[in-house]
Amino acid sequence: MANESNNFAELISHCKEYGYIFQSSEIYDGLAAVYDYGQNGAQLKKNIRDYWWKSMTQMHDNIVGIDAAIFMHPTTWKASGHVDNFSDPMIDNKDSNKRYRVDHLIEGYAEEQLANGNVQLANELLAVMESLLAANDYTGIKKLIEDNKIKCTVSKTCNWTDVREFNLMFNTQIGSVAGDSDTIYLRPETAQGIFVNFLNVQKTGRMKIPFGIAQTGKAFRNEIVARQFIFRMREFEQMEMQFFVRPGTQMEWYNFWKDERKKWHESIGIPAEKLRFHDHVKLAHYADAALDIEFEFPFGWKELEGIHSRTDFDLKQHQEYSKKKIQYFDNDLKEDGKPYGNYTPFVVETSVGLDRLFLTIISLAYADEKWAKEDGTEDSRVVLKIPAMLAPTKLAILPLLKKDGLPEIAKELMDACKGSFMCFYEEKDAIGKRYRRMDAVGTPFCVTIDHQTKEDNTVTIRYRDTMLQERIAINEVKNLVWSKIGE
RNA sequence: GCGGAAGUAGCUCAUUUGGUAGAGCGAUAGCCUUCCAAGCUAUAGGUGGCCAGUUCGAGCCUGGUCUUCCGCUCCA
Repeated sequence: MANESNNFAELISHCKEYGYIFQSSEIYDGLAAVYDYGQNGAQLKKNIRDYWWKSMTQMHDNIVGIDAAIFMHPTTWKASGHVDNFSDPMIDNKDSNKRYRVDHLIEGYAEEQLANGNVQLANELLAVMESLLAANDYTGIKKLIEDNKIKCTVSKTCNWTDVREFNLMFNTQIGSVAGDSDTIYLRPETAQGIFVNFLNVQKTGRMKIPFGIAQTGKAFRNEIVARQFIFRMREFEQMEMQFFVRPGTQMEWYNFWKDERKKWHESIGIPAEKLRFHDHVKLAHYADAALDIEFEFPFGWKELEGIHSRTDFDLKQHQEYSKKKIQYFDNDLKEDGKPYGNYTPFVVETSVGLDRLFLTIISLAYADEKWAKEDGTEDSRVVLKIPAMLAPTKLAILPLLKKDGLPEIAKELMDACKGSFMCFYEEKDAIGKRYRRMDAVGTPFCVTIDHQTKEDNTVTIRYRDTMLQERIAINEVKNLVWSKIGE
């Protein structure tokens, strides 16, 4: 099979044509950076999620799963730092169109003044800025920038837009009375739902450190620019696990999960050469180490999963804001024979984007294949080589003709299999055409019932990836498919 | 958010200086078919992304708007 091409635009239209991904609210011209999963996409996404969930919870006896609500108490986001760090006043230079966070712009100018020896001016400037920011006085901030003739580094001009706030968290109202206290956010990350439940899970599950809490669910970010299909969406799904460890051992676990997660990605068929680690140089406010597992997407190397050593920042913050003691008593003995005692656990986080993983799998699976037939003419197909384990539909059951009793036999097989895995029945069109359709939606196995089936109870099973077929007993079909999708 | 390009049937496109839209494929129904798409017949599908303006008349000209793609920017 030569001449495989991988055009991203073709992949996107293929996703739509075969019921994987649709633009949200398409009949109303769509909603930017929001997508719906179609009949096949929803199943593929569920299969990926289920496999992750099983590998995390069922396969690790010290990891349990929860499902926290999207709405959380507003103080959660003060404690986590999202209210302060996730909503920044910004200003644009009209000449260069470059956008700045106003605090960065003014701080940069103040540093220049410091370097020039204007210590007093710099300090005053910062003091005024902070009081204006605290008061949300954006008009005053703009005046401050203009009065000091702070220039854009690109255009060297002072031609600024108004200061605007870009809050990356969506908010809404809870309850029927409007007011500040009723503002509630859609969670910008799922992690906090785990942290606030740390004690609940640890105590009710009698969990002993080290242990993990896993969760999958939607998160929401009001991205200024959201692009590249489902790579960066405003509403997206995370699959993450927070692993609680004894202070001082976090780097050991960080390295453990780094390797463990890379192996997991390889276990779903992502080639090792398409994966790499990218260490963060500039760390977030909560982290003492962080890296991305990157995948080589059709548009370049991009983050697929983040591994973060979050220290005890989150639990400590929630302890402070909630005024509830969040600690763990460790009965294991130190070298001196005494228990480790009370402490705030450190956290190592693994957080993977389900939608990104979906995009990874489908972009790897997509192939436009061409080859020469025996008579010299060219033949071709578009195929989604989704791993059988994850494919939305596992088996297509196809009577060769829709007469002579073949559909009846096919439907019997359908009834025998559909309780075990997703099956698809089709009697329309020539058999070759049906095979092509199954290739295009990524169904790994097709079984065809023909006249010989009536003689000896055998059927043809045809494999998507190789297009090879073999004859097997009809009563072996279910077990054969079952054995192939559990790998 | 800025700049550039694009939007006509489910898909790919045509309609060449403005005169009330066509094809191929696909879909559906029926027929025919002994295993790798493109046999036969019939049918359905479009207020030309949306809104306004110019004009006797707009898919075509103008403005706005929405969406998508590319480049910047952004992404604690």
